[in-house]
Amino acid sequence: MPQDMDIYQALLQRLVTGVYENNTKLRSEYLRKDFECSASTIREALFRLSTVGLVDFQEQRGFRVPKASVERHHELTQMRILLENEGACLSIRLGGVAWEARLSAAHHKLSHIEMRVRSNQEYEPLFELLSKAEQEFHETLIDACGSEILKRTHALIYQQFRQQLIGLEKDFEHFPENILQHQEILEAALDRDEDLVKNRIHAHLARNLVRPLPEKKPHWPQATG
Amino acid sequence: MPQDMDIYQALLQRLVTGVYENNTKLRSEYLRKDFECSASTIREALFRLSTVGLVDFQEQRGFRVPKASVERHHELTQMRILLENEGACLSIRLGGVAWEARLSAAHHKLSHIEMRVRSNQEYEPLFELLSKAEQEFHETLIDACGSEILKRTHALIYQQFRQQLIGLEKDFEHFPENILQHQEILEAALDRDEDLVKNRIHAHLARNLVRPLPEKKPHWPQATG
DNA sequence: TTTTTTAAAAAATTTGAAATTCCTATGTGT
DNA sequence: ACACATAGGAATTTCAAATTTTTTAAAAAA
Repeated sequence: MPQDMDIYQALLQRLVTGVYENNTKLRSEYLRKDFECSASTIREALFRLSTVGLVDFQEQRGFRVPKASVERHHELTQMRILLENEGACLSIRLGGVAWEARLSAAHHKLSHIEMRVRSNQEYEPLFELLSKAEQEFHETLIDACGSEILKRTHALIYQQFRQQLIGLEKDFEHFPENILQHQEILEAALDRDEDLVKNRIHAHLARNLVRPLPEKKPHWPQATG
Repeated sequence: MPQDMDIYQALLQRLVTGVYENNTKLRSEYLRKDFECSASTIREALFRLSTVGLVDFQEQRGFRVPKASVERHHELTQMRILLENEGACLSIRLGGVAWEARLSAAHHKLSHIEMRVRSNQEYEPLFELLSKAEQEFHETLIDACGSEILKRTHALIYQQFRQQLIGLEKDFEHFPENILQHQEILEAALDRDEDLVKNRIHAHLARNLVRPLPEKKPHWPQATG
């Protein structure tokens, strides 16, 4: 049986949930014992993960967990804003009622879990569930954009973003803020107000930016000669 | 010696220059003879290429040249516009004189080759050179954007775009147009006019769009109740 | 004729060990 | 003490054979 996909999935899970320390070297020799297979199989799984940006590979010096840094986190956030803004606006233009329904449903699921987390103190056991629901909401937001490549690119960036987040901190405190912001994004999208959606996506992600994005400056024509 | 990188580069070259037919199956067994190495080595190189989107991989059914389609080409173009617009505007805001100089230089090199191609009839022998120069110009345009991830993502998309182009047609006829458009993009960038740069990047790439990008519609507040 | 089963061939994947390369600790000479 | 060389060990990469899966083709059943 091709347990390769299992190994791939298992490793992915570990990487995204922070099982391995930031910047850890991932040696096939060690991992082969955990998964009871040959080093080459691990090697291949790691190669695939480097495809998705979840593992760094360097010729002749193996695989590593990508090092988390505020700088990298900043760039991933900037990229998320760009892609989600574009994807959401295109979805508003192209997506019909079906998309609105999917988005509504995704938010409803997310909201339900958020409420459970807020009422109980049980953050940890629900963490995986919450993560998955939030990801689904953001992916549904851009789902009707009409571009597989845009969606695929976003999925890549999102996954790396999530990995980084765990490498840095777990972002508990802004949790109540998030609930409101998801709500607001949904409303703006259903209202088909593109500018408002953009502003709210930006506001939602802005706390991850270490330095403000440079503002657009107006253009004055230069006097010539 | 680790000839893996050589094989990777050689395969990449073949893929980007259209040596392999569109949608060809890439069998390690055949390729191993060309490169005189084992199937696993080829397999690994193909895996890396799938990382960059130059090869499609499917579990248990091997590797293929991605099938070219106008639809895919459209999406890649849309993505290029998004990334180059953003990258160019950020470069205008963040890049200093040094960036302007680099952009100027890149355009000068490109322009020089374009002139040679225009005067002589020798398109074919200069084709590689021209391709490389054009890529360098577009990459320099976003070079000062301050985001490695944006640049890396653009490089990926650009490479796939180029591969597609060969799978479809060679785009001879619009060549004179291109010369002017490169010139105009340079001028707008040096003039630091962000909106104009965006318009001209869009105009430059628009012919690759099979259907027009949906226009932004203004938002009217809904009457409630 | 059309569909289903089954068997053989082809292709993809996994494996463990050999070959190669990199890293580090130790030794040499200045 | 410092720079440089080198041997030994650890890690990575390559390989051909073994295993598993998919594809193809032919035969049987409907």
